This record gives sequence, C-alpha cells and structure tokens, in this order.
Amino acid sequence: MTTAGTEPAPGLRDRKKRRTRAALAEAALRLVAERGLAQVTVEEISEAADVSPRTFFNYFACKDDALVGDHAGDVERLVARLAAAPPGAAVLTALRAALDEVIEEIHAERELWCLRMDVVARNPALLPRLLAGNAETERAIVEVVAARVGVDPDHGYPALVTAVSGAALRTAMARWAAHSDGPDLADLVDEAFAALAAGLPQPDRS
Amino acid sequence: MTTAGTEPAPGLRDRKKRRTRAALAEAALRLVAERGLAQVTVEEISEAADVSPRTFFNYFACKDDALVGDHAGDVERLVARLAAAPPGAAVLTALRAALDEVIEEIHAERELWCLRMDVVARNPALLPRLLAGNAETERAIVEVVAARVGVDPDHGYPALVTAVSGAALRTAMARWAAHSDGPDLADLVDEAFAALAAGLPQPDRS
DNA sequence: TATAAGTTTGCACAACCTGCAAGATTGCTT
DNA sequence: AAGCAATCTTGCAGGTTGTGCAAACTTATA
Repeated sequence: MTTAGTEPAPGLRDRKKRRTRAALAEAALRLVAERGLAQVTVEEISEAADVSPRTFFNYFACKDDALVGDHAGDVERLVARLAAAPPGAAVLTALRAALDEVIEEIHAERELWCLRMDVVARNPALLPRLLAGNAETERAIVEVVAARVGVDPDHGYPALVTAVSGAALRTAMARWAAHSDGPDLADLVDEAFAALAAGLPQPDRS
Repeated sequence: MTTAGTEPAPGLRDRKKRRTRAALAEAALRLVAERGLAQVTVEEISEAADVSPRTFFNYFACKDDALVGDHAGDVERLVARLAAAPPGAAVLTALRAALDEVIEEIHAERELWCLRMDVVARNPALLPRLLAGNAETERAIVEVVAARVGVDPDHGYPALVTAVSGAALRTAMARWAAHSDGPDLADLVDEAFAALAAGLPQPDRS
C-alpha cells in the first residue's frame, strides 16, 4: 500500500481553511477572554481574523462554537482506544488510559486551552460542548463502556461511570488551567481518578 | 412569635405573577418537547401563555431560562442543610441526605420534570443551567464541602466531590425520567451514591 | 488555458434580546 | 370611594445572531 490512511498532501486549499479556522477560533478566545462573551460581536471576531462576518458562519454554526473548538476527532479516538483496551482492567483504569492522547493534545496547545477554560468557567453555557457533557459524546462512551462491562446500556452503571469520569476530567482541567505553575494535567487527572476508584475518601486536612 | 418567617399573604399581584411565570414555563416546555427548541419561537410561547412577547423577557432573560426553571432557592436550601449536617458523617452521605428536599420537590412536579429532562437531553446546551453544573451553584457547594472537610477550597477534593455528585444526580434523573414506570428518583440517587462511595466497582453482568 | 469544484462575500430576512416610555393593574391611604 | 404610588404589561425602535441564496473569486485538474 502507498501510505494509505495518511493524508496524502494538505494542499493549499486545506491549509488555508485550517488557518482561517484557527485564526477565527483564536481571535474569538482572545477577545472574549479580554472583554467577556457579550461584549464581543461576530463582526469583531471576523475583523480580527480578516474575513467577512458571513465567512465566520461558514466555519462555525454559532459564536459559541468558535470558543469551544471541535473535539469530535478526540472523542472518536478515545472511544477506539477504550474499545481496544485489554478487557481485564477496571473501567476507570481503562478510561484513564484512554484519556492519554487527549491530555497530550491539550498540553500541546496549553495557552489556548487556558484561555478556553477561563472563558468556559465564566460562561458555563459553553460547558456541555466541551470534552464532556455533549450528548453524542456521552452516548458513544456509554455504549462502549456498556459493551466493555457486559451490561445493558440501560443499566445505569455505564452512564454513571461516563458522567462521573467527565466530571473528574473537568475539575482536573479547571485546576490545571487555574494556576499555570501547578502540576501537569496528567497528574491531576491521575489524582482525580484515584480518588474516584477509592470511593472519594475524605482527604487528610492539609 | 406570630408565624414570622412565613409569607404573610401572597396577594393578588404575586399570585398573578406566579401564574404567568408558570404558564410561560409550561407552555415553553410543552411546545419545545413537541417540536424541538429551534422550531419554537418566543412569540409562540408568549401566545400560548396569553401575554405579549415583551412580557416573556420580563420573566426570563432568554428562551432557555423558561425551560430550565429557577432553582436558586433549592440550591440555597441544599447548602444550608449541608452546612447543618452532623460533622461526623462522610461527605457523600451528607450530600445525599441534603438532596432529599430537592428530590421531593422534583417528585411533586413529576410531569413537568419529565418534560424538562427530555428537552434537556435533546438540547445539551441547557444542561449547565439545571440543578448541577451552574457556576455559582457549584461554587457555593464547593465552599461548604471544603469547610465541612476542613481543607482549602483549592485542594481539588471539594470540587471533585461536587462535580461528581452532580453528575451522579444527573444520571439518576435521566434514568428516572426515561422510563416512568421505573423506581423512585430517591432510590436511583441512592444507588448512584452507593456506587460512588464503593469506588464504582464493576457490577454483576445481569 | 479551459473547466470543474470549492470558498468567500454581500444581501435579504427571521428570530433573539434590550432599553425606553406610555398605558394598565394592583395596593395603600385618606 | 377616590386618588396616589408602585408595579406590571405592552409596543416600538434597534442592535446582534444565524441562515439561505446567488454572484464573485480562488484553487485543482485536464
């Protein structure tokens, strides 16, 4: 096979689209982080990215979408890794391991993600479109968890594990973004998942 | 004392306001449950409630708010109960107990809540405005949990417990609303919290 | 270069949401 | 009962969001 599966060559057109998309997303994040969501119009974002307002809506269905980004691919990979994980390990362990790639990508765009977490914290309406909370995202994970555990998706357990893990990831990300000199995101996620697996025991009062 | 602390007398004006608010909220829920969020305009909701569109916005800041309702009071009571709970019990136990009142109120408006859960499930953007996920709500609970446990609010543990408990409540409510012939909400919440306290052990495949 | 395919843009338009001021309703006082 | 003050409702004007359509433009391919 001739490198099938890998992108053959981005091409000028694709590169341009990526750049425009990134420019819009970054402009939106910076402006909103600075002024607040309501004080930034699509027109201003478009202007900062040097495209027309109409073009903004060719890339994002609404203003919010430019802020949260598109993580459909991340979720797909996460589901794939979870499905491929050895069946012996506990669900929480497998979920934590499957998050590695996502965490890596977040680290790779650390600055943008800090802006994003800041904006999301100040505008909770954006939250469900982030990594966790999205309806389709959750359903996909719930299904693969159910298959892994071997119970019916109605059983409640898969949905509980999924929602709870999402909440754990969220809090870890919030902490990570809050103080930039703190521990790595991976360590914070580890800590949260360990606490989950231990039944959330009361910590030593430090 | 002469019944101080209880509302002296609703008064015609207040009763009318309550009725208008309830009419708008119910009309919004029914219409959106039937047609979908995007296929219902504020004008139609107002018409169904027999008020002008402008009046709608006197009651709700946006269309979404009419669907999720206002639960600030519930959260206040929950925080108060949590703060007053005996300091000996585990956090999860105290949180579960503090949820009793909220669960009771949800049961009292079962039909509306089923509509609401249905609408929220189909429109995840509404999710963070519900009982769990709101920024202020979470912060208030995080603070009282931190005080209870005796750690700094930055410790991560309070935020984790809060977010995770919210997720547990959410999944229990979703299950409860999904099949109306199932167990009581209180039992489902109990089950979820028990699983949390046990460290989410893999269930028997039934 | 010519042609096809995809992208950007402007324009028109519906819906969302806010501020303001006028009119209606309610509560209170005399 | 009448009048005054407070509150609620309503209409209107206007800015912003988001979509459909068709014309211009850019890129890919032959």
